[in-house]
Amino acid sequence: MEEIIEPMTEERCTKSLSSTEDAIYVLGGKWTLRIMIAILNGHTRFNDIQRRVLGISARVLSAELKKLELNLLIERNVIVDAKPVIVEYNQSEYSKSIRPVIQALSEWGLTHKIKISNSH
Amino acid sequence: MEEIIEPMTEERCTKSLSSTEDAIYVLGGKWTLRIMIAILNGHTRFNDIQRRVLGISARVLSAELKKLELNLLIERNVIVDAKPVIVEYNQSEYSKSIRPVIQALSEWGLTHKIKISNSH
DNA sequence: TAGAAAACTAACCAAAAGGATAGTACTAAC
DNA sequence: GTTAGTACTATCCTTTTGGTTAGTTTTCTA
Repeated sequence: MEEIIEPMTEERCTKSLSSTEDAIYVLGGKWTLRIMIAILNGHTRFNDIQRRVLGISARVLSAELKKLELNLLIERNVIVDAKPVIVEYNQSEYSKSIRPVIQALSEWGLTHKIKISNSH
Repeated sequence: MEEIIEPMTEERCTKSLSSTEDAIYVLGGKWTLRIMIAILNGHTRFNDIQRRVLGISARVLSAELKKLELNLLIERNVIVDAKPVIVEYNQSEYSKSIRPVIQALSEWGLTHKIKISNSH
């Protein structure tokens, strides 16, 4: 089955390019997707996430969580009633939209690992 | 039509995560995909690419091209017969494999731009 | 013969990202 | 009352990344 690939004109490409850059800007950091995946896996609290994402410092985690919240990918909820206040970082409904991106990256990353190890 | 989403076990997730990291490591830089897209658009020579990718310095372009070559995404061909030697950076057959990744990033980036601008 | 263009590389510096360590405010358990 | 846990923030320092400028070699063009 042949896939129909539309020709990439300069114009279509420029649009696609800037969108790609935006996506890379938001998702492309060293920690961003690791944190996202931890949260998607149900690890919602600060120290819990920090324990999951090996090697990350509190300082960096704090900054990343703020960035993810600004990008509407997570929601910060404070449970005031809890005796020591509990802060939860939950996935947003919108965060489901990055699933295909994670999927595509993950699939390519896997084949690439194989490709590179075969080439040596 | 409901999509069937398989549950993400910790184990499946860990595998997926490391692949995702690999992909981000290779493709996630500030310039990498911009250069790739320039080459995919038929700009194959050093100065040509530099003119296309606005803002990049020769030093950074040189380093990125080496990285892309190591990752088998481009091929460096020297045409010795040309009077001043011509160096061409061509897309490899393998580079076609990143199309779905660019596609996914580009689509998400576009919807995200809209999402963010609507939220303000 | 004096530019100019191609394809780089080297040296240096600035900015951004990230790591290490410590500290704060609160509470709960021992 | 001391220790430990939660959820951070602040300070400092190192590493990485990227930008600037200039220089090299070769050859074509005016």
